[in-house]
Amino acid sequence: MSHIVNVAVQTPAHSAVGELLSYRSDEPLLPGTLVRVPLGKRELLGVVWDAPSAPDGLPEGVELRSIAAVLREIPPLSRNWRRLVGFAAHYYQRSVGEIAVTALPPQLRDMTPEQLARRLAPPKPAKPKSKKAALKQEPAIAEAAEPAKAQAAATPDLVALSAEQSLVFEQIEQNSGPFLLYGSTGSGKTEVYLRAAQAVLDANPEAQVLVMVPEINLTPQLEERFVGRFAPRYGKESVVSMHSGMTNPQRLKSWLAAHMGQARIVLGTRMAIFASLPQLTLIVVDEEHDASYKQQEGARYSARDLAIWRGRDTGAKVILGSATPSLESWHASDPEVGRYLRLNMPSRIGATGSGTASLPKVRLVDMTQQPKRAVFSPPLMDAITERVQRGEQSLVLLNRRGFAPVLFCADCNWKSDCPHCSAHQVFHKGDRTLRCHHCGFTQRVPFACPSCGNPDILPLGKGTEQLQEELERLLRNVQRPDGDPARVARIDADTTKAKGSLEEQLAQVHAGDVDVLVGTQMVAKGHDFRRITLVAAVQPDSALYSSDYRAPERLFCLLMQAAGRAGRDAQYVKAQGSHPEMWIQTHDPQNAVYTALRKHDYPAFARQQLQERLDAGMPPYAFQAIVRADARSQEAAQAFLSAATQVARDAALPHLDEVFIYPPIPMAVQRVANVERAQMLLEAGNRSALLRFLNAWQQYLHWLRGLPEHRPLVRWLVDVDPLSI
DNA sequence: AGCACGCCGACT
DNA sequence: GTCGGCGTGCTC
Repeated sequence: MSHIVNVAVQTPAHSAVGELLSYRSDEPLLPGTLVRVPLGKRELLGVVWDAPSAPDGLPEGVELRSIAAVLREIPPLSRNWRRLVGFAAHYYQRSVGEIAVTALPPQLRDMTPEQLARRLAPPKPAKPKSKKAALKQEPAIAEAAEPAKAQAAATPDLVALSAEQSLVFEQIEQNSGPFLLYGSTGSGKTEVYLRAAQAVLDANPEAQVLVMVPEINLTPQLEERFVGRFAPRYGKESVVSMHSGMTNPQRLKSWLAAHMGQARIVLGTRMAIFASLPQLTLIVVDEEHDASYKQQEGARYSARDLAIWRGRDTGAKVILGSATPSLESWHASDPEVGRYLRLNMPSRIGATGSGTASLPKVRLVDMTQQPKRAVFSPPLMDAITERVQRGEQSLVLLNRRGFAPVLFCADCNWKSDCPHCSAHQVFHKGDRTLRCHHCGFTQRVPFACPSCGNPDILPLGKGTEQLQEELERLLRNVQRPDGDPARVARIDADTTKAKGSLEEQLAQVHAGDVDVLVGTQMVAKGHDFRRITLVAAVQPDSALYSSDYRAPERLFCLLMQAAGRAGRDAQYVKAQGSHPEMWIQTHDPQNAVYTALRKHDYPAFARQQLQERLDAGMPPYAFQAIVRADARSQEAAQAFLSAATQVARDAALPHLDEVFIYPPIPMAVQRVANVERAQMLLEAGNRSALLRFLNAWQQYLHWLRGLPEHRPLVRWLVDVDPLSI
């Protein structure tokens, strides 16, 4: 007896091969079962999918092939997981198979059932599992969950909650959410996450919790807190991590632990949103405003938005947390809108007196009134010097790596342009290289101008490397209280390439070996610097000149977060008798970003920005998508987009009248690695209209791409809810 | 996207 | 005579 099963496999992008492929199987297979299937000359990992409601017309004459192998050791992926994958595929305009397979641990992709069985075999001389036992999949979950259940009741020491935290915790207990936890830096959001997690884990011995953070760098410290809290109670195996920095065997292990139910808490970056969590009960998205939650290649999903969807679909509570929420979430949690429940935690823990007592004082330096060409204005330099002399630390922020963004010849106007991109090559003095930050192309720094031979080529503009050098020069006669000379360190992507080097350098800062730390936004995020009492943004204005309408929002978040680095240790700050300060050097002190920042007034800033968005008909009051085309020439890229617009009109696609299609334009960085890029913005007042339009459009885009006149096209892609346009 | 097949130039 | 360049075509 032969059965036909539909399997989701990573089908070739831009090809005529359908979404789900049909295979022959000797036995019926439950949806969610992992299988290996032949496709052409290859054998691929696939997931048995639910039969489509309308049978997908098989191309004539295609003979069904048989499933190659069934990965029986792994219980089928749940219906909820498949629904999540299906939704993400539908929403972000990708194939089900692509999302499904990329959501699984990479190692699973080329494992035979035999290898998997060996991998899953218990470490000790094992009771060999019979095939029959493996077939009964449900008990496998219960069995696996048992060790956790058996853990007895070692009560961990609980930190007393502040009044604010208790109130918020109770709200989370009593409402279904989703919640937007708006709490300033240092207000103790993590403790609320821990309590909320504990409540669901205690209430249900099988419950699972997913906690997401924006960056890999932030997982270790979070892991430490969660392990510290939950390992004594539920065992060391109960907390696992999922992020791209892990090795393939580690990822497989965590994934299996989550899928089998042994892992009660999964900590991870955006990819963790697709973890298989059969008993998912709570999802936490920390720093929910962070752009890292949006995947920027392949399927361009937003893990934060998917968290909301998954929570609702699974019946799990969702907590989004931030000190500077995204305008989308802020709007959704407006009591008038009421889609999320907003919870407020304005006070810093350990703050004495009023709530803002330990928030840093924000000082704006009007650079139009300062000596020209000075990176460090005299008052800022004085302030940093004083801190060094008092034994306090300062943090200097600049979002630009390298020594200088470009080299320049004053004689012939030569600039260090990247030969492959429409961008400059950045001068890295440390290793004497010119490097393109877009394509990675690296050259030795020339000794003279390559164009006219002038030996005097000049660095233009400042990067972190140069800032470090200048600070070392400016502070060379300044002494710390112990009589040692001031020490300046730098942390950015260049100094932290080696594994573990970030931790090492952070430890040096914590140990007090560093007086002034120069860094990119990497250090502004999340890390606790308890002894830093001054944070300075030296050239933040550049972010405001960006054509991106979200630039002010991002700058505000970054500066607010950076300000949060200062004076986190209230006791320390008090003992020093100095007030923490945030310094901002700007040519536009009246800018709304800075005036709101000075008052630490996120709500005012959000109100003003949302009004602008409303007036301009921008998100969250409108919905956007971008179609991008890459080709050898800009003309070819734009031609594809124009043809796409034309075909949408000719075919009179559904909801065409509700979708505004802008003309194609070159991208801000037009050429990267010798590929010309163009894009086209789509806007609609109604999300589902936009979605349906895109879904109908997709097949035409595939068809267009196959036409001979679009041969020069390298690729096309759709970005739904793009972060930058 | 892979992975084949297939048809032309420089090498042991 | 082969090795290997990447153009073209197919994959339930």
